[in-house]
Amino acid sequence: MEKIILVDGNNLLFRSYYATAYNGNFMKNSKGFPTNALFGFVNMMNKIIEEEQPTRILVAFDKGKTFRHEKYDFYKGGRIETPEELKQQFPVAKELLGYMGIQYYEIDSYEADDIIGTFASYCDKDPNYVGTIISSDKDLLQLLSPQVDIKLLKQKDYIRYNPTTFQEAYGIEPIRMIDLKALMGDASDNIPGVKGIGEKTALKLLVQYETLDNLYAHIDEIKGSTHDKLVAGKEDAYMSYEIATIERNVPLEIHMEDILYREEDTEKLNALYEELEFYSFLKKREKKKVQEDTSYIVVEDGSKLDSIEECAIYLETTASNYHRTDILGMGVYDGKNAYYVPYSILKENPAFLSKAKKSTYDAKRVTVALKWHDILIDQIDYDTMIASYLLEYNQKEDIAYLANELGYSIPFKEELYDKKNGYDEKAIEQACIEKAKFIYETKKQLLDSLEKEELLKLFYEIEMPLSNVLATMEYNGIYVNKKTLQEMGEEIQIKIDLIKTTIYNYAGGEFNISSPIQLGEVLFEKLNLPHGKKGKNGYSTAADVLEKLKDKHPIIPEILEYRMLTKLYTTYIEGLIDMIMEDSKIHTIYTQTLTRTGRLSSIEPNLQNIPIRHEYGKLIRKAFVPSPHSLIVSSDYSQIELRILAHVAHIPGLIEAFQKGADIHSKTASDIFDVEEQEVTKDMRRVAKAVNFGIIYGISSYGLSENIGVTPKEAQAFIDNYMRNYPGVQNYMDETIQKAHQDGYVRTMFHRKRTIPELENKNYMIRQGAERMALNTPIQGTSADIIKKAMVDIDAAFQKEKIQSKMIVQVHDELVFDCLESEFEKVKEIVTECMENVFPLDVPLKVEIEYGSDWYQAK
DNA sequence: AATCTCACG
DNA sequence: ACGTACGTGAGATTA
Repeated sequence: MEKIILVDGNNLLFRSYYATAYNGNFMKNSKGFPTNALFGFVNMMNKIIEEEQPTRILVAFDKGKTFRHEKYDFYKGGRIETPEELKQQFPVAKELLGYMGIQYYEIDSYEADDIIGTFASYCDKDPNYVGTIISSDKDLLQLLSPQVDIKLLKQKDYIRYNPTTFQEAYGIEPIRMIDLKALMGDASDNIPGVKGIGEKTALKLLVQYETLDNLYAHIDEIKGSTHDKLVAGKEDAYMSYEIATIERNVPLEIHMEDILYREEDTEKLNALYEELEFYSFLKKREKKKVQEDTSYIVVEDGSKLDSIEECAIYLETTASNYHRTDILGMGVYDGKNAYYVPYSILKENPAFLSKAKKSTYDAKRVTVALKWHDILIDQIDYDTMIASYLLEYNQKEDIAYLANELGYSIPFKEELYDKKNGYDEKAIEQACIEKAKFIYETKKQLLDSLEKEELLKLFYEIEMPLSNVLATMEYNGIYVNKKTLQEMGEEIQIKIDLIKTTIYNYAGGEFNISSPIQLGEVLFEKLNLPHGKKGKNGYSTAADVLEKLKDKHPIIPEILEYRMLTKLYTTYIEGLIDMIMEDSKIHTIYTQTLTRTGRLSSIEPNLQNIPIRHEYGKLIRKAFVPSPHSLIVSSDYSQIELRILAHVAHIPGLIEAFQKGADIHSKTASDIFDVEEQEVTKDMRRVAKAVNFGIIYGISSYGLSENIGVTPKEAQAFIDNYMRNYPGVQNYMDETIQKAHQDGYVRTMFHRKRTIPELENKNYMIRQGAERMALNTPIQGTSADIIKKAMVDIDAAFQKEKIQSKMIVQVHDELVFDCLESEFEKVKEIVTECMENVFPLDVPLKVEIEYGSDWYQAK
């Protein structure tokens, strides 16, 4: 049996295009030709060939009736043309296929679907062939047969359906996909269906009546509104049936023998990849270099470089965690000459390049890595990684991604450090030089872009100095008492063992409690507990689901307890102990260029999610201790995000409440429940708090209802009440969303920009999600900007006042200090002053300070 | 490598 | 009719 692959070419190109397109701001080559759809397309084709190893393959395209693919052109109810930038990429895709040795085909006034349908029916008729269809279009599911299966593409990966798995998932035969579409319609495919009938109802009807015809034959058996809708929509249903049916007998000029997967033309393919600037595809073919190597001098005397005034540097290290890395050497480029400085030379010259203004990629990494080797470096005033982060370029840990995107041919890490061949020192040196040169040569371009985007101030006054502050924090680290953790670990172990036996008893046998699949079987099949939502990969056993079953069976609370304890043990006892270094400290790494909102994140280990909400887990914090004669001091912003909302949306009621120093959740409770503040109960406050969070997250009644355990209708009433009490909030939200749609991005008060391509997504749900991002980002992001600036200010004030105490941890709205007892009052004063007055708002910023002999006491 | 679950703001 | 809260990181299991 021979396998043939049938690819829906239009589908692939469209989805690649929309996955990466936003407002004209998408991938192009340096000549300005759009390449984003092609990039995804080539990626996908390579993947298909690798995974399927086909001997025959066909890519089908639409021709003529192109506008039956309105599914992709549907926007806000009106049709728009296929974007010009996408149209341009179609001929190139076909050219690429030609060089790849893949046959493509299109035929006048037929769609790709119909060509695929016809080939699928060839497979059905000839036992020598089996077919696999590749598309994200569910319509094609109707073609499933014993000889034909589908890889249905999802955002990330795919689901493979054959007739059996389809039947299991949908409860109907594949061919009934047509009947299903006829009933439920498909807004994105311009199939009307029957008004008022959705997927659920349609499936229920088809499970019972099998076909559309049979359904209408028994129409009298159906009662209620469904009956009326079906009667009213009969014509639509049959019309939809027509549209949804894929043809299988298209008169084709090509046949099985024409679609053999042939050898690629590597020459031509490479030439086209170069033209498109798809260097990552090129490199796999190990072809000629596209860029000449820069010649450089290996430095033997570090003082030779003393006269350099401005340069770019790149530090080559071996380990991914720079607190524990060896250093190979440094590439230096000053605009004319390039130098490679081996580690030994760096080591001998403590004042190396001290007079030069330096640019680099990931200054924090460079600074900290060198500091561990007692080499000091300062005056790094430009960081390509941060610039590209603010500009939202595709940037990763490896500089090569950015460089290749900007047209520089720089080898990727995997190529330099080959697992099989070890590594080639000369190649690494050379790459190091090219990286320094890349940093130097693109500096002006990136600074210009920052200026155009009004991001220069954020770059120079907040992010660049912060990078240095973070470097010190990471290097300083925080003391963690291993013994405290070990003792707690032993206690937890004992508890876990006990609970395990209890659970096995209730379950009537041993199983892996940590496996959601096995747990699901025990709970929902063996013990027959009412299973909640989800169907795809078995039942959900998440905490909120189990919480609802708490009273149904005594095993449930035990499982919740087991989960909590194993989480503590694996993540916080074992995990943290592993991260304690020889100096008895934990040195985290703050990723400054990752989040879409401007927050930091913390890795290896994550110090921003140490337990606090549950009393038992909070005990972990007892292991976090200060230096001798010192205290742990924690300062955190009180309700900073709500204050920012009050400010940016100009909400008088909220501003006033904050000015008065009111308990904001109680205040909200008294407003939405319309009672005096003294009469606010705990429960009312809890609900109000959830509403306040909801407002910040971009509220939906369903989300709120899930959170506080009421019906969506009741939740909506709370929201309505809130909006009535704080006129201006609704207006602010509407305006924010409207502007976001218009611009394609949102900004924080400090101009930090977040582009949200999903605002234009054809999928309603994704669009809704995008609007919530648009609402949340200015608030969360401004909060991030503010604490970042406060950190820079505190660092400066500490230096000015010669404070020895150290800032050691940041947790989004909280700063933690290792504070000398003798400096406590002074530190408290400086920190409060810097944080509260970092930037004037219409509401006061309030800081709460706590302290103690460990992080537990200080919270 | 992806998925589920759960820790934090 | 749809199926949701915003932003993260890590560990265990499973594919």
